[in-house]
Parts: sequence; structure tokens; C-alpha cells
Amino acid sequence: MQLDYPSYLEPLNSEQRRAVLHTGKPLLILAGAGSGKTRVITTKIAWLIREQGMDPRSILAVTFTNKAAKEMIQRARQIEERAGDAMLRTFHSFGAWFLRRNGSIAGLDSGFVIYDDDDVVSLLSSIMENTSRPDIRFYANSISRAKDYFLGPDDPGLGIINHHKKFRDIYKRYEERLAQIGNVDFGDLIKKPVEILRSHPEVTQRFRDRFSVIMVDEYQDANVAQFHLLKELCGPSTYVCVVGDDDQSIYRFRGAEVKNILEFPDRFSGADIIRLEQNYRSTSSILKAASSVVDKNKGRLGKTLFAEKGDGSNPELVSLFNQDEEASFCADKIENSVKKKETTWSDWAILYRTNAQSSVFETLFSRRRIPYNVVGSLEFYKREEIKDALALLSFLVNQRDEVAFRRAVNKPARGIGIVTVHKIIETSITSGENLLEISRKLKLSQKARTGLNEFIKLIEDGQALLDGQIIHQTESKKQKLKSGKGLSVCVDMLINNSGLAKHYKMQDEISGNSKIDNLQQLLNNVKDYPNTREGLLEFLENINLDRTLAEEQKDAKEAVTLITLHNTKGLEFKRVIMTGLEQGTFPREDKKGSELEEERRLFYVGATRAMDELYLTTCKQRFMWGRYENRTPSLFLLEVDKSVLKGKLDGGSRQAAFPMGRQFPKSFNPFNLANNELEERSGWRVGQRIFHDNHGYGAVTEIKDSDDGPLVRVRFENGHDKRFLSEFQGRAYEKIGDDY
DNA sequence: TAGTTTTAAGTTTTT
DNA sequence: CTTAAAACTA
Repeated sequence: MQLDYPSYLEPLNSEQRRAVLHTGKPLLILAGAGSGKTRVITTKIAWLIREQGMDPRSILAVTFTNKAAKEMIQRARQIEERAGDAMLRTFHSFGAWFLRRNGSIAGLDSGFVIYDDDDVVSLLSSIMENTSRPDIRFYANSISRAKDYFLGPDDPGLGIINHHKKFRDIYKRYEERLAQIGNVDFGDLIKKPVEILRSHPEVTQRFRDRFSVIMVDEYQDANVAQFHLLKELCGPSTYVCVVGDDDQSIYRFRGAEVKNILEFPDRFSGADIIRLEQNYRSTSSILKAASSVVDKNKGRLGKTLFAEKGDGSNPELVSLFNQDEEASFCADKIENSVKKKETTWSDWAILYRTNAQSSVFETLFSRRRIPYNVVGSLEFYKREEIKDALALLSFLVNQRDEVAFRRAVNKPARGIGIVTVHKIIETSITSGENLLEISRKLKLSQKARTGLNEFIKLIEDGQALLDGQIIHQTESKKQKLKSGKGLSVCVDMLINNSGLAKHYKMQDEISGNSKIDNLQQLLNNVKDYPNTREGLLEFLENINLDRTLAEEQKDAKEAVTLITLHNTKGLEFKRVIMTGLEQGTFPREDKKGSELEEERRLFYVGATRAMDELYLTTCKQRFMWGRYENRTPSLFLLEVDKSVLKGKLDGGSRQAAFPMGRQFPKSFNPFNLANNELEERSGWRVGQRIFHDNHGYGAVTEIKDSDDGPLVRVRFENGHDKRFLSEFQGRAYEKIGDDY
């Protein structure tokens, strides 16, 4: 039989197919959860290339997370290989790409570095002296929101964001300072391109010629500035297609405007609307449970979503005593089902509201040897040692970067105090010369001069390395540099010659940290970038736009997923456990009105990730601020339709035998028969099996005396060799079971 | 100025 | 419980 459309459109339903084949006018696709919108977008990209003869390079598709972008390009390529040449980015990464090429029009050097929120606070703190940290954060947040709404410091409407009189002035000074430095913040990645496009018609024309198709996914989470960017990129002949669902809007806290969806038909005249209302993902009982909560929201378009699948088993409400029992429940449930071969590890996801909640699961899962992946935790980046190294790298590409300079110049201590640092920065601002030049010529005390010269030498050596010179004196060092890979050559030199490596190595031995390991991980992460200025810039841009890149790439495919609710957008799992359903955790206690509605939508997003089974857990107590705090069940558990819910809010009366994390009381030492003086004095014993939250299982291999007391050496199953001073025992190292 | 000790404060969510 | 800022000492 002859089909009137290509075979790869066959799996689509009629509405999905209509969306793929739609051409001409602007298109708004209102796509409910699990209605196959990713499939529609990817198929549409393939169809445009294959059937319409479209050049892949003229297609721009925008998503909101890097994870979604990667998945989308992969799925499109499965249908049509050439889809790999289409431009698929997040809004912010598109903005960065745009500014690297066109920023010079607005006076921006192509070598800019992107400031994250902490950097913004740091810069702002030098503008707002004598201001408390929380206040600075508040103003930093206001500036960021203002940019989301495309409001500059001179905009009359600025009062809506922050009505304080001094806000306008602070914003203005911040912008001036940032311009002097030559870097940008997240908001600039959207706002600046719009400004350039508006003031330079020839640039706009170039972009309109380049992109004839623009698609935007998760349009409900676009902010006002992003709407303006889209509008500028769309010429009269551009085909524009946006996909969204107002019920899944979960980023209003950072400026997302659902109005963008509501007003799309007005802003893009003649727009067609296609609704995808058939849900293919979840059982109808899961869908019903999810909808019954979001139904309580007042401000919504309202939609009918039909489940394709049958009823399935009802979502199960599980009441537990505390977060340790919650973790045990999850572990048992998952383990049993995998043992019975009902599921594999990767069929399961554990969802929580805040990143901090992952640690209980991580500890228990590694103890029970359940493989897991934590998605998108920011931890790696927040680490002191990583920030130190990155500050050095940022300063290497931009010697006006006072934020990076401040952090790097006296770490480890080189005898350069705040007075000196302040003097250098002030002189640089007034004279216009960069911080390195000022550092070279400024008259200083002998002590500060010596330290500063070390720092200058370090930066000069780094620059020389990026320029392809090998600068080191000793043969062994030269050898080491030659054998290094890519950018890790330069980074390795920096962290060693700066003294950071030595500094943290000492710290690790005293406290049992693994900061050196993290720096090592950083080296590993940069090894594939070329050892040039361009390579370094590319690396810095990538990690600032996608923090998950810095994490250890241990993506074992067969593993349970631990993930925040926000990060689950666009994903699906056979079985989902939503945890921490308590007032104060989810929803957060202080949420009411429109913010509470956003939490409800978050519940909806989380619940609709589940294909076959959904569990909702709540605890009577939770360990917070060093105490067990009593909790009451989440409002959402009262709101969810009881006719599709298994279980009641009763359990959890059972007292936990031992809180997790400390199976033995502190005083408990099963090996008090130490046979030599050192073992007795240290409280440890060679052969003792131990468990460490970060490193897993291991055994004591050696105890020796040192200036600071007995030093215990541990060999871990993951191959790592660690040492720690015995007086810090019990903090991170836990004795378990028998000797080897 | 550097390093240590004390005290206070604080948990969203992410590009 | 952790982290950050402030106060204190060498």
C-alpha cells in the first residue's frame, strides 16, 4: 500500500503528524505531559531536512537544559543523520555563541568569561561596601531578574523588580564595572544579543537569512528577554514553532513568563494552535493523581489529557519514620524488584526537592552496593579548591577580571593582604590599565612585592604555555609537561606552581578531605580541550553553561537515577519515587499564592515522569539543623485524589534502631585489644574494615607516628589510598564489621 | 598578615 | 549538621 507520508511518520497520531507537517504560519503546540512533544520536534527537524530539502544549518532549535538539547539532537539523528548539523542549543548557549561573534559591535571582547551568581555577588560586594551578605544577594538577584525582564538601569519600569531608591544606582554601577572588566553575566547572554539585533539591522538580516526555521521547546519557561530575542530573530519569512505546557512551568522564580504562551497568537499574528492531549507515558491512575493536584491551581489554561495506557496500579503513599527509613524503603523496593527481574536499576528514579536530600540515598546505596547516578548536583563547582583553580584560569584569559584576581592572588597565602589588593584594583580602575600591568609597576612593601612577583610569574608562565612555549627549567618538569594532555598541561602547571596542590595536599592529610582528588578530576576534565587560549575559553564557557560537565563522568547506564524535581523535566522512568513530601520541604513552608501554585506544577511534573508505578513518601521526622524535626505531611498528599491512591497517612510509628550514618555509638570500639602501643593510641588497627561516605569500603593498611599524632592509612576498594590523622577519626571514617 | 577559634546563620529550584 | 563571617591571637 502506498502511504501518502514517509514511513517514519507512521507511529505518530494524527495531531502529532499535523504538527510535523505544518508549514507557513507560526505554530503554537500546546503539549501535555507525556504527549510526545520531543518526538514531534525531532521528527519535524528530520522531515524538514529530508522532505523539504531544508539545509540543516538553517534550523535553530532551542531548549532550556543542556540535557534536553543533547537528547534531542541524538533522537533527531536517529531519524535523519544530517540533523546533527542543525543548531540545537539552550537559549543561553545560543546567546554566548552570538556574542563571541558579534559582541565586538557592542564593545565586548570575544574573550569574555561568563560570571555565575557567586561571581556577581563578589563583584557587587566591592561596589556595595559595608553591606551584609544577604543584602548583596538580594540586589544581585534583583539585577538578574531585571535582565530577565529586559530592563536596563535607566528603565522607568525598574521599580517593579526592586523599589529601593538606591537599586537603580547600584545596577548602573554594576553594569559599568562589568563593562570595564569585559565579562558578562547570565542575563547578558540574552539581553545583549537583543540590543545588538535592535540597533544593527544588518546583523539582524544576516541572522534571519541564516535561520529560516526556529523551534523553541519548553516555551512556558521562556522569560521576557528570551521572547524579545525570539522576536528579533524571526523575520517575515521565518517559520517559528514553539512547544509548551502551562502546567509544567516551574521556573517563574527566575523570570519565566507564562504570558509568553498565552500571548503567542497575538505576538505572532496568524498563529495556528495544535493541542497534543494524548498521553502515552503514564498509566491513567498516575495521570489522574498528578492532575488532581495541579487542578487545584487557579491560574491555568486547563486541559484535557487522555491516558493511552490502562489504569495500572494505583500510586502508593508510604509514611515513614525518618529520612533513613525513607532511604531504606527505596533501597528495599528497588532491590526486590531488580532481584525478581521485574526491572533493572535504570528503570528507577528517586526525586527530591533539594539537592541536599540526595546524600542520605547516596550513603545508603553505596553501602548496599546499589548503583546510582546523581544528576546535576552543583557540588563539584562550589568546592573551594575548584573555584581557586578556575579563578586562576579566568584571570589567565582576562587580566581585568577583579573577581578572579581577588580570589587567586593570595591563595595560598603569599603575603598580599586586602589593602594591597584593593590598591591594585583601584589603580587599575582609574588608570584603565589591566590588573597584571598595575601589579607589575605598583610600589609596594617588600613583603607584598615578593609575593606579587610570584603571582605575576605564575600568570606569565601560564600565558606562555597557552602560546605554545615550554618554559620550565628542569628536565623532569619539561618531560612531565610534554606527556600531559591538552589543557591539563597548563592547568597542572598552574595548580602546582601556584602552591595550591601542596596547600591542599597538606590539608587533606590533616582532615581526611579529598581536595587533591577533585583537582585531579579537574585535570581530567580539561584534557580534551586544546592547550590554547581558545581551548581555555571554550572550557570555561562549557562549564559555566553546563555545570554537570564538571562532575565525574561515571554515567554507568545501569543505575538508579537520583535527581531534583526541576531536573526531571523532559525525562521519563518506568518507576518513580517522589520523596520528602512534607510541609516545609515540598512545598516549602513559606510558599503561598502563586508560588504555591508553582510548587503544585512541580508536583505535576514529577508525578508525570512515571510510566508504570509511582510512590510518594513522607516522613514523620527529618534530620535538619542537627536535630530531628517533626514534620507534617505535604499539602499535596491531602489534595491528591484518594480514589487513585494506595496507602494512608498512618505508618512510620516504628522507631529506627540506629540512625543511619553512625551504626556504632561513638565510644564503641570492637578492637580494643590493640596489640601495640600505636594502635592503642590511635584507636585504629591494621586490617580494620571501614566505610567512608565519599570513598566507600576500605581497610586500614598502615598506622604510623607523625608530628601531629598517629597517621592512619586506608586503602579503598575503588583503588584510592587515603591518609588521615587518628584524632579526626569518626568524622568521616566509620568502623564496620571484622578485620580482613 | 595568617591562621585559629568562636559565633551565628541557614537550606530552595538553574541557565 | 554544615558553612560563613567575625573576633581573636601569634
